[in-house]
Amino acid sequence: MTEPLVAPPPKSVVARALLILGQFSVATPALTISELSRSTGLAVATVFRLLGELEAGQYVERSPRGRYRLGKRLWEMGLLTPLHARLRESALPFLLNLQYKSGETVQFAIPDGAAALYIEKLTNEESVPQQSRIGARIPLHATGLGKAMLAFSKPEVLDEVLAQPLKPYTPNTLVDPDSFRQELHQIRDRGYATSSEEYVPGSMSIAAPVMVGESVQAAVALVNYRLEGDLERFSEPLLHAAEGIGRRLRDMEGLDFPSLHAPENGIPEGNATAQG
Amino acid sequence: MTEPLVAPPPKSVVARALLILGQFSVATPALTISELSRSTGLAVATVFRLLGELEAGQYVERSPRGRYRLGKRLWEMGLLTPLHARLRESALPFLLNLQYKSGETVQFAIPDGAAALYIEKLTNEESVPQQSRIGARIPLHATGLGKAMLAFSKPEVLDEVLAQPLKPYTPNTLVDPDSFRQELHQIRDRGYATSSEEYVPGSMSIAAPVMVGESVQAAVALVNYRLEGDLERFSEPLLHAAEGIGRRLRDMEGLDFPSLHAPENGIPEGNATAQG
DNA sequence: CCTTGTTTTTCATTCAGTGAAAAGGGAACA
DNA sequence: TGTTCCCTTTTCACTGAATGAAAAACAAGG
Repeated sequence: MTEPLVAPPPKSVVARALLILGQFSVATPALTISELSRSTGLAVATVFRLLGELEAGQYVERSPRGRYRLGKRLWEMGLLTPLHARLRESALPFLLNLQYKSGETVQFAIPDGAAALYIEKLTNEESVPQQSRIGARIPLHATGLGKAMLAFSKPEVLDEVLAQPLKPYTPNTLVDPDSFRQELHQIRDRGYATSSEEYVPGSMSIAAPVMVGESVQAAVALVNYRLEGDLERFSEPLLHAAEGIGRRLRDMEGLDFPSLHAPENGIPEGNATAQG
Repeated sequence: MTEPLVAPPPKSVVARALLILGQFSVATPALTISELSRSTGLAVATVFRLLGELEAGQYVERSPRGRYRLGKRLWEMGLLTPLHARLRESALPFLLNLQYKSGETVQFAIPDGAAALYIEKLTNEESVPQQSRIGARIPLHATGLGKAMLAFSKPEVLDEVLAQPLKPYTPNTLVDPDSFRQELHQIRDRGYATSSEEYVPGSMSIAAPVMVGESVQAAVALVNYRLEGDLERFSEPLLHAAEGIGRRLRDMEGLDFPSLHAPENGIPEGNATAQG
């Protein structure tokens, strides 16, 4: 039996178009028609036609060299996403303030299944480890951010993380479930987590959870890539920022979307029709 | 003759799916099936099915209340866009540094036809005029950012702007073509633009173009919303930031995408296949 | 010049997509 | 509690939008 080289392409046109978009990645942000045809298993003519439609809508664009890249439209749509409109926009002033006070790199992430998803990273260093790229997912057990979230998560999440052995990234990574649980206990007591070279050698961090009621919505971290200074001296402003972000998120809980310029009256909800 | 209430829906499935996605906007970031059906002119069953496919790919998600919103996937894709991966990522360290030095709000925009498109805005003020929302487009003649870009643009762009009367937004907006040209001349001499209450009452700015060779790629601005202090005292760091960003952009010109962690060798191009 | 790899166009075939209609919620109100 | 209204979800017979093979048109090397 000869296995096909790639999975058989989906039959639905929409799924095919999305499959094409899905081929673009950090590693391959610019692709040609024939590359796309090969990697999706779709006929070149099909890829050609679908790309034409996507291009008409600015979902893809052509680079100077004729390769296709994701287009402006997708960037604009990303801004309408709750991840941006709700989380990042609420958090940014606090993150900037924190960056300003500490001078350190500031990171902001949310829990996403058994991983942390980076939403924002503010650094004034021009070169910075690529691990913490915005949009990247990192394990919960090996960073300050992850531990801060995990410590305040529902037990199920911890169970899920501990269901598999804790993967060591550096000699400092916590791999023993018992001492890991103990660590989380300490974090709950102090209200913030710290880590030193547990994920990337040479970098250390301090992180605090962003809570809305009982649930962890996100976490904020300060990171230093040179093991310089004592990050714990910033614990107070860090907790303050996390607190402030939590408050803003709480204020717009239940709303389907952030009230755009907060008319200060009741709920601007009910019947937001598309055409007024 | 009874005109249809909405334009007849496109026949292509892909165009229909994109039409659905296109309904989401800043004003209406969360919609129901029936709202979408009405605003697109598509049958509810069609919208239902297409949303199902989009949801499977995380292009849309359901809010707690059952409305549809744009999904995580779109946010992630926005990050792969040249606007983010190339422009914002290059600029951010410089912008942050500038914010840090000045304490003022920092804006970053690119020319987009006869308008400026905001790419990034760094402010530590929690409430800020909604005009300068990231993703917003603003006219070129009424802001520091716009004038900085226009002053160094090709003459065609200026012609396009002057083809229509300069729309006044405040009493300070420049509306006379001749004095406007003169202003641009001054900006070229000084290397930066200033504006005071030309677009939004109560706010003033200073802005510098980001050049790559002869062409304006973007502009950086400092904005103050309270007419406090003298922004021109920051002209030196502002120009420095614009310069630095330009240098980085120049370094990756021609590349279809930013080299991810700059292997410092030649062009990492040629055959970036999707599957290694 | 020919070779090898692309992108684009064409067109007869067919199956994925369609939408009307009906069924299945669920919230508001009397 | 029953009634009304509007929403979502499912169904299904029909049909034209989508398909992909093949050929044409282009581009880059050698």
